[in-house]
Amino acid sequence: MNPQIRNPMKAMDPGTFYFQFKNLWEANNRNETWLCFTVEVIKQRSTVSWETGVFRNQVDLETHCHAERCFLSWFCEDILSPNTDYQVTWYTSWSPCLDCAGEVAEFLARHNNVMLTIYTARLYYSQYPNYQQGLRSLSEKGVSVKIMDYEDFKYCWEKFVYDDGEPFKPWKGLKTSFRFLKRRLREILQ
DNA sequence: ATTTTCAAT
Repeated sequence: MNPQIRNPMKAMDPGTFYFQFKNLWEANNRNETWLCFTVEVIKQRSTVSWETGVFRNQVDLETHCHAERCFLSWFCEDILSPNTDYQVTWYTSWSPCLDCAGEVAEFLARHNNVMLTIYTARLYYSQYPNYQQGLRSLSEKGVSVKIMDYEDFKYCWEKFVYDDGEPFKPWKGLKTSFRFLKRRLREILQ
């Protein structure tokens, strides 16, 4: 059965962003994943259009659709064309799970015209070897996997949050957690 | 320095 195609949201509320994207290790109860994206449509080596939006995982009575799969089903249905190149960038609150990493890797293997960069606020179940392997398989497929730094949070705030003109206010410990996660990701990808 | 974490209890 095909998952239901949903359109992305335009943006998210400030409270949602601050809660879901907080990168502190004691940030628990983040039982959702939010995925902000930009899609650059590239023709003759220059960007000709942009799509941006926000997905979150969908929880229905019968189906669970992770945010990455929500993106892929929308992208394949509404955007993807074989003779066009795409630069896709994700900003996710959690990094992809094992299954999503596999699906994304497989998708990219079938579509050489799609380039993907992933910035993630936190690493999902990164203590488990099979989740680590998922991240490695993405990296080996040419996906650039990175930890979100201050500039990336600020960019997300400005582009994907109904910020009402308010500036991004970084939380205490953002940089320390970033450094830790970056080191951890480097160890995983080595 | 590292967790329950795309929920379920």
